[in-house]
Amino acid sequence: MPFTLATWNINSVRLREALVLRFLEAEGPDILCLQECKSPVEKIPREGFAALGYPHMIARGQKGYNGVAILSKRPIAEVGANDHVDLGHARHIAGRLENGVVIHNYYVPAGGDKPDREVNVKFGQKLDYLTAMRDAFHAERPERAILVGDLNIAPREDDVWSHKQLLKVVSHTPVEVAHLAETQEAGGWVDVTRADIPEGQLYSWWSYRSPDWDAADKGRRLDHVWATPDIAGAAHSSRILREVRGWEGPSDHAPVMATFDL
DNA sequence: ATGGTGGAAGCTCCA
Repeated sequence: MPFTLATWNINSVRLREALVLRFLEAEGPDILCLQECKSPVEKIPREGFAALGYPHMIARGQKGYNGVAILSKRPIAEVGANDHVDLGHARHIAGRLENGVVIHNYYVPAGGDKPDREVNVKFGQKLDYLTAMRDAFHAERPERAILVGDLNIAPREDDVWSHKQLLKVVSHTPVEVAHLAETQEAGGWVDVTRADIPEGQLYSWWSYRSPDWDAADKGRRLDHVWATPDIAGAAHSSRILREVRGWEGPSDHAPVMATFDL
């Protein structure tokens, strides 16, 4: 049975409950992975999602910050939640579908402003988080697995509006890109979005600080869909739903989708 | 070099 999966940094699931419902109605993915829910798990408005055909949810949350959730039409069993760097942040949850496929949903730390761990603790925490992810995949090589989320890094030159102007901007620095590549290699992860759409500029995030995000189009591809090689070939029809960034009261991220024939 | 916007919590932190 093929299934469609979406990942979306929602920037408050309670404030944007109506947007989530609109997206679920419009696109009907089998699985929606959310990041930055900014809500304790018990306050996530899951009744409305259930009423639209998403009765299954696994989530980790905390008050005000971070938070990840997986909404699903099909049963999904939680199989892990890694803190990775002992910050007490709700940044990861993993679930297993009945067909055995494991889905990892990640919200990697943004990393603060200055790309220097000597003066910016958060940047060091971001690099350490990626290193811990790498080590976890080295320790246990994932199989039949999908990894999605806001990884807060745009790895390729054509994943940002200006490679040259962003080389020293957190999210596109060489040291971050190298850390992300090590994490990807450790799991053997295939970048599904780029396997499907290998050429051209591709963004999933546009800053709120731009007066006209659409016209300026200074985007970055921070949100990713990866799969292990044993199932990556089953993926197709990747899309980034740029128009959702233009909905009223939007998140600064657009949903990223892919379909798997599994 | 700076400030631009937005969410949550609550007179500030985080993105």
